[in-house]
Amino acid sequence: MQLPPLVQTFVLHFGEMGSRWGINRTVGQIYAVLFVAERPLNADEIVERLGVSRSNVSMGLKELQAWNLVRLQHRPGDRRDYFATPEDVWQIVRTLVEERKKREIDPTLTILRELLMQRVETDAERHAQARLGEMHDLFELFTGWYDDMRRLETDRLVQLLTLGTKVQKVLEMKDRLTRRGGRADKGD
Amino acid sequence: MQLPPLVQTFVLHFGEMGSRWGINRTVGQIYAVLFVAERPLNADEIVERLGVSRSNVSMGLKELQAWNLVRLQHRPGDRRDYFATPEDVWQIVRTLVEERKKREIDPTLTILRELLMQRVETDAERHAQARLGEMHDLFELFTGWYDDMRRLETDRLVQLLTLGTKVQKVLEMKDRLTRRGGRADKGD
DNA sequence: TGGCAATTTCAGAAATTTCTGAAAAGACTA
DNA sequence: TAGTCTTTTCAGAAATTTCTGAAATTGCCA
Repeated sequence: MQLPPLVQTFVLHFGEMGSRWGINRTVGQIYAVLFVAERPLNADEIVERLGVSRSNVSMGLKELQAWNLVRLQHRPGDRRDYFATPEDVWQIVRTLVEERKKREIDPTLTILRELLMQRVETDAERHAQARLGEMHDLFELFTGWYDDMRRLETDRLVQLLTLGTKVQKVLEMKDRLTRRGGRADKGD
Repeated sequence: MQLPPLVQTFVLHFGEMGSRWGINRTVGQIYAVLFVAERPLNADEIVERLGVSRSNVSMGLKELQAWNLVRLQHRPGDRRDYFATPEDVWQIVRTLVEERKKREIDPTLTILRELLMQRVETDAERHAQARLGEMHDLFELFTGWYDDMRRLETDRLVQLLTLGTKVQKVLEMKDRLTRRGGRADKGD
């Protein structure tokens, strides 16, 4: 592995982390290398840095592209493919959440909905269905919230996250104003 | 697999999903069976339902316990161990998020902090460090937000999630008040 | 068209993870 | 203490995933 120690530590850690998610170690490492790189890298440069086979890098990049996590770029007079992560880390977060939702939440919601439609016979099944209903409602609540949040511009999002629970206080304030003033009601 | 079709579909799906997370298929299936069960189950009952070996179930249950995702119970006059998931799905969510944070976010934050302390030489390293700094700040923002949220009672949490972007309108209102009135500033 | 550079594919090797049966360990009872 | 029921451990088997080198494909240029 041909990397400065600082970068190497990060790359190795990210590789391990990757394998706790669905992603395999090499894919995680490729991503890490691109994330900290000063400029887009081509496949051979990644091979050099990580010391894995060319074909492994090719497959890894393909997977990262399927996840929309890297961008393909070209240089004039150079026909190799260059890859980079988005500059904006918030864009990365958005993509990550979006893709995980698409792969994990959406299919589960589909199945849950199907199962909730089924007519069942036994007590055990009725109980199971009730439980699935609870899970379904939870998922719906989260996806509804997420659908709202994703629309926010980043600085609004940061504002909300920074406020944290203080939002609650703002809400209480609103409650008081609403209840007292009457006119403020329209703002809802 | 000895299960009603409805439950079987869910269990199989959950097993697949499990393997997209760090959890293996059997562990996911065990969890699914417990989640929809009417009462706590012992290991042999899980073996029956899933058709896997006793030792596999034993290991799976151990892992679920390490994740705090199942509860061990006993019945009077029966010395077998019985396992159940929490009744309250929100409790499950809380545990899941807490444990994933502990295993994935916290160690990453630790490493990032270490790397940001290091003095570096080259331009490449300086750039890498700047990128790691961006990632670090992002993680800090999220964990700070999470630390706030986890403290909320469930119904408050649901309230916030249900509001979604409408919170933004309240914020805008607050902004206007803050900017215009001056006095409302104190409410922050 | 042939030739070259780059990327992708893919069969099999290597590594890792998961699973099993058998044995060991624990824990309770008589 | 021996006997029984239960859970855990663990070495090796089975299954799956990851990785590689070689070959095939793609796309460009002359």
